[in-house]
Amino acid sequence: MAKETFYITTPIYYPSAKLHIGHTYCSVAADVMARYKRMRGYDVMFLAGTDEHGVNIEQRAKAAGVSPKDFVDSIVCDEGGILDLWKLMNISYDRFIRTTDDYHAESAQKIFRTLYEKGDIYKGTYKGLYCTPCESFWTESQLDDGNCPDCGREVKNAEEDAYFFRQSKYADKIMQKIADYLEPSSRVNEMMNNFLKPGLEDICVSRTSIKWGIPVDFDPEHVMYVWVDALSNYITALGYGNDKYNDFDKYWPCDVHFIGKEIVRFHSILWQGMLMALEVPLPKKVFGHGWLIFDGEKMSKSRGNVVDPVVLAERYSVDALRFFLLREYTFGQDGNFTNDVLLNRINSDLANDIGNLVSRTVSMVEKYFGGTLPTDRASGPEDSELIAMAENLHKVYESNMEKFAFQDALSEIFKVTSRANKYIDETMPWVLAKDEANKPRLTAVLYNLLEVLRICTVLLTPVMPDSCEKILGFIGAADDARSFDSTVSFGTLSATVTVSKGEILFPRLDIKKELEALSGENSALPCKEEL
RNA sequence: CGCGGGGUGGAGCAGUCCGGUAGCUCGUUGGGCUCAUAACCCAAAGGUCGGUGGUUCAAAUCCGCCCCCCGCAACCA
Repeated sequence: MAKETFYITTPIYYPSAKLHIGHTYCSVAADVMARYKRMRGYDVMFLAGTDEHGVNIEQRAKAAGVSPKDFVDSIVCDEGGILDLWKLMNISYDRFIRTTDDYHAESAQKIFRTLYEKGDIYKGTYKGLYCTPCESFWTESQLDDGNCPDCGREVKNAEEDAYFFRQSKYADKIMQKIADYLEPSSRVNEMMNNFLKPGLEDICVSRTSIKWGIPVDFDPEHVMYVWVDALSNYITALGYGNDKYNDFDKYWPCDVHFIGKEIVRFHSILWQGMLMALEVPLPKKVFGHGWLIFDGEKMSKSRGNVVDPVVLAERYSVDALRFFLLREYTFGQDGNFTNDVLLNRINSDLANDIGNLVSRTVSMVEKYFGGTLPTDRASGPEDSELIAMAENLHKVYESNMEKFAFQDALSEIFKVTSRANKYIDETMPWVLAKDEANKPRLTAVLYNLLEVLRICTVLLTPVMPDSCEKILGFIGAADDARSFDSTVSFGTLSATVTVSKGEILFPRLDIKKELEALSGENSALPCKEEL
């Protein structure tokens, strides 16, 4: 029987400049979900990509004196670019789509034409505020003091021919369905009250003032303007409308789109309308996560408070950063990022709690038994609570992971490691070790600790793949003791397990020193802008 | 009265739907232990739950008004 599939996507990011920790947050979350589902035996399709057209790129390329394609190539593919960032962050995407890929352009054109032929795209007039020198339209909210945000000069009313998508036609249907797919539910109210109930307006999907885009094939004066081009990536990447891939039927409908809250509107309304118009099934979930706020302010290039994930990953390890992002913040809500919070989280959970637990447990097995446990074990009254917690862990973990409640899933794991640390105090292995008669009891205590560590580590693997593999090596977990299924029951580890003390994976950080060092690194200060 | 989210011990959060001793993590203080990454374990201090008025035997939790913070406000990734 074919494996059950799981299709997950991140947004296709706009490569106008270096990505920051907010983008990393979303991609790490999606990666963790993808790894978790693979661990559960799913046939996973994890899609990432870049949205490479539009006026912004066009202008930056012009300013840099290169073609738009060369410009995006450098940001996506060059050393230190987006592909490198995902490699560094261990993002295990299965497919990476660029909207400049030929097959995507071909599909997008087909989709555009189909919608036009159906009457769901029609020609109209776009009216807006136009900056003549910059050749750009701006919305009122984008204006800087009433002037062009780019050059500061005056804008004036202007209009041009444009194609519009008739999303108004699908408003009723969307209103009926939005609560089924959009999460967190608080976003549903926002969409209903702001856009759906007041009445949806049709949306402009082409421009003649922009050249850098996919041409509308039946009207070459026009290029597609963002929406049809960008949103359709989620299906063109599976081969919808092209011959490059052909697993659309296999993976669609998508299990979940992970997106930031700023684009909830486009994914929960416009995208759904487009799919309805194409008579394609709707995604099962759209999850709008919160933002990482820096010291109470939105991270943005213009404010110069963008946090660079590369600095943090290189200094504290990729796994520590991945862990921190998911452990610290509630996925659906905004979270405040500061270096202080990062450092404290690494110390308390990774160094003091699980790292130290690994270290003291492995040391004791080596010190008291030369690294290999004997078979004779004697249980004791302290065991039952710890074992029960460990055996129950996979259930609470699973229920939280399925809800994308990463923070809670992780917090459950750390309740168990914390209980294990307490168990050491209760059983006092160093006292047991003084009397040969207590050897069976001492053996049981250490075995139980290794088992608890094994279960916790396996469940942590999607979040910290490299570190967990190392830990499982230290505690002597064989292949059959590393699967999700093996976390269901206690006692999978070999009775005569052999451990090996390895390096300290998460050294305790000197917070004061690190804060100083980070301020020197400017990790929380502007990333170098490309231009 | 545009819409949404938030305002809970020093910090970050849970609890608010379905009112009833205010909980967690970190930090602080005191104690314990020595296997361990000065880590671990125990205990304590610390909050009139943004303000105000109301409903109720009882409100962080329900209702009214007000204040503050963040985001969105439509053709902007």
